[in-house]
Amino acid sequence: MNTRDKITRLADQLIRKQGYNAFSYKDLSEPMQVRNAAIHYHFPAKADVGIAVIDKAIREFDEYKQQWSDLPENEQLEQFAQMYMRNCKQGLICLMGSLAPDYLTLPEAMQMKVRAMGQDLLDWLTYCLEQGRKKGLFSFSGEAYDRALLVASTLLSALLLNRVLGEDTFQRMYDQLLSDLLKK
Amino acid sequence: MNTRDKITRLADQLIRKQGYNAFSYKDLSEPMQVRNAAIHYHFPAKADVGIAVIDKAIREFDEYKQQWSDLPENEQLEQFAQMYMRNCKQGLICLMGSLAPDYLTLPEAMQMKVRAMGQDLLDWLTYCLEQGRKKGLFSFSGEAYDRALLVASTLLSALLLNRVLGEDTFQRMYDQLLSDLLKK
DNA sequence: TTGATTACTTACTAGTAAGTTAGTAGTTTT
DNA sequence: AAAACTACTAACTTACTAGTAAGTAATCAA
Repeated sequence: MNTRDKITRLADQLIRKQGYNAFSYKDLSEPMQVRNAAIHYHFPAKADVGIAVIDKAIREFDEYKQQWSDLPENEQLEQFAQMYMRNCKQGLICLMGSLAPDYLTLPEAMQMKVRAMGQDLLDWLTYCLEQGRKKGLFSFSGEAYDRALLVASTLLSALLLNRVLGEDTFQRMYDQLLSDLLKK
Repeated sequence: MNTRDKITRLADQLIRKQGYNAFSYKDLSEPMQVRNAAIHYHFPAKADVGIAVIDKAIREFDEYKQQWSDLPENEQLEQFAQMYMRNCKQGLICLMGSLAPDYLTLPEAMQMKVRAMGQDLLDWLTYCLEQGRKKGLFSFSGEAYDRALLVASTLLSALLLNRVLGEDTFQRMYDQLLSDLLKK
C-alpha cells in the first residue's frame, strides 16, 4: 500500500471516529512518521483528503454490491446491515453519520461527494427492497425509496446511538429492523 | 433575556447548525458584540457552554412533556415529531444528531450530559409508545424500548439526511414513520 | 459611605490550524 | 549523461484557538 492510500485509510478512520472537523494534518503526519508538508504533497487541501475518503467508500461499496449480486435480496440486505455491524465492533460510525452533521461547514466539492455517496447508497437499497418485496422476501408498506430512507437511517443512527446509549443499542436496532422487514 | 441565556441560545443554534467542534468563542462574541473574554466570564471553558446548551434542552423537553401530558399518546407522538419538523424548517438538526458523532472528542462531563439527555428522551418515548399500544392507538411489534430507539433514530436521521439528500427527505420519513405506527 | 459583587474591557499567552516555499535525495525517462 | 519527475524535509507564515490576568465602570448591600 502506497503512502497516499495509507493516508486515505487513516483519514477515513479519523473521520468516522472523531469527525471531519476534529482531525488535523498532525493526526495524519504523526502516525505516518512524516512531516505535515508530506501530507500536503499528496493532498494540497484538507478537502482533498475528505474527497479521497468518500471516493474510496463509494468504490468499496461498488465492490460489495457486485459480490452480493447473486444473493437473494433478503440476504443482500443482511450483508448490507452486517457491514454496519462490523463498523460498530470497531467503534466507528458510517461516513454519512459523520459528515451529515458537519455538512454546512464542508467545502462545496465535499458536499457534492457526500450527496453523491448518499444517492448511490439509496438507489441500491431502493432497488434491493423493491425487488425483494416483489419476490415476497420483504414485507413493508409505502414506496421502496421511503423504506430505503428508513432502513439506511436506522443503521446510521444505530452506530451513533450505540456510542451514547450503550453497547447493546446497535444489536437491538439491528434485530428490530430486520424483524420488521422480514415478518409476514 | 440576560447575556448568559443569549449566549446559550446562540451556542445551541451554532452546535445544531455546524457542530460542536466547528464553532468557536469568536462565533459567540462577534454577534453578541462583546469581547471573547466576556464569554469566558460566563462560561470559563467551552465544555461549560456545551453543558448549558444540553441542560436547556433537557429543561425545555420537560416543559413540552408536561404540556402534552393530557393528550392521547398518538397526539403526543405527533407533537414530538412536529418538534423535529420545526427544527427542520430552520435548517437545524437535533442536539443528539449533532453531538453523537463528536461524542468521543467531547470532555467527559459533556459525554455524561449527552447520555443523560438521550436516556431521558428514550424513557419518555418508550412509555408513550407502550401506553399508546395498550390503548390500541399504536400498532407495532417488539419491546417498546426498541421501537422508541427506531422512532427517535428516524427523526434524528431525517434531519441529517434532509440536508444532504434534499428538502423533501424529512417529510417523506416523517409520513412513513407515523403511517407505520398508526396503521391497524 | 464603604466594600463587595456583577459584567464586562484591554491586552495578552501558548498552542494549534491549514497551507507555502525552497531545497534535496533517489529514481525514471530520454 | 542530462533532464525530469517523485516523494519527501526544513523552515516558515498567517490565522485562529481556548483561555488568562489585570483593570474598570456601574450597581448593590451593610
